Amino acid sequence: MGFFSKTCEYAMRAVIYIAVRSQEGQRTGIREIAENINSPEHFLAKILQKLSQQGLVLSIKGPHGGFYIDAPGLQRPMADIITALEGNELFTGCGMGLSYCSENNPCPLHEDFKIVRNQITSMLYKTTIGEFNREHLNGKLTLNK
Amino acid sequence: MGFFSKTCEYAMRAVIYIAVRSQEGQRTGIREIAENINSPEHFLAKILQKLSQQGLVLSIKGPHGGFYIDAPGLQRPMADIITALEGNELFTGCGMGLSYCSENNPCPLHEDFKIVRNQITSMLYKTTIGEFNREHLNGKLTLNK
DNA sequence: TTAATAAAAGATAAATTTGTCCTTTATTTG
DNA sequence: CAAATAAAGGACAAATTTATCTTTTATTAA
Ligand code: FES
Ligand code: FES
Repeated sequence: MGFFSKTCEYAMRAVIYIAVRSQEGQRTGIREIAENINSPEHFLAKILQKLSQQGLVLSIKGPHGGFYIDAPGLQRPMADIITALEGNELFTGCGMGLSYCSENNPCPLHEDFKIVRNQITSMLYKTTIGEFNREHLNGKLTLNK
Repeated sequence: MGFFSKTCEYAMRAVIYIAVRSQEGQRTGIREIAENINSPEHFLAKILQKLSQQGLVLSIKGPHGGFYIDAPGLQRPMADIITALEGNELFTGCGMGLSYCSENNPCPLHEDFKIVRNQITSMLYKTTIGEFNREHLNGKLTLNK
């Protein structure tokens, strides 16, 4: 059980990779992305299709086409990736699986869990898609192992 | 995508319910548990089977049998339930799905994620299986909706 | 305008998780 | 002992997630 689904994991890594390339003025194709984030190529294609439909990434077909993200897109929070793919259950749901999280009828973990959930939420809202660049990747950060 | 798997959600709710009943000096059967935590009975049976094999809950067959938890068991942390069912990936894994979480080659979320992960870990270690009782359930806490 | 390129889209398949059903084993009670 | 009870265990099925493969559409460039 990973923390996020594979779908979200690949999506976050891919979007950040596309963001880095976009800041270098480059579009990048599925093949290149999949290699650099170590994900199954065709599965990733499906994920990017969805993100593209939702406008989270932009794409152009044909030679020298590929995926990219424009300046406003780079300002968006990582949270948008999760929301686009799986809605906002992660940000609002009950930790013990009750049908809704409530102050009136909380589950036993509620008081602690809502703190955790808020921290996850703020982590994903404060981190922007475009805040990492090539220096980060060449320096210390990694997306592929 | 729930935060925990269904397996873990049902397991936590069931164990707490068994703990409450145990503190009342009662053993409780699958049927009763499933009804009170609102879970599929047979699926829950499988989960409790595993927890029983690992000694996290105790069980007795036959008339007036059922599941229960003894005094030392009630002192154990909720974390043990997760570990018993899915190992410790939740407590150690990388948020972006890298094969291991590392300070040397961190993923872009690492610095924030490790705080979140620590908070989850401490929530589940500080909360004990036996710290909720009938008054909690009759008062405010719920396990079944 | 043709060939090549690359994403979009659709179909299918494998793997995992979730859920159900049936049989066996252990225990209790009459 | 026989019957009833309840968990253990095994087999199976549905649903969802993850992964792969093929065809179509859009775009570029020769
Ligand atoms: S009710 Fe479970 S986290 Fe709020
Ligand atoms: S490397 Fe990703 S959370 Fe530590």
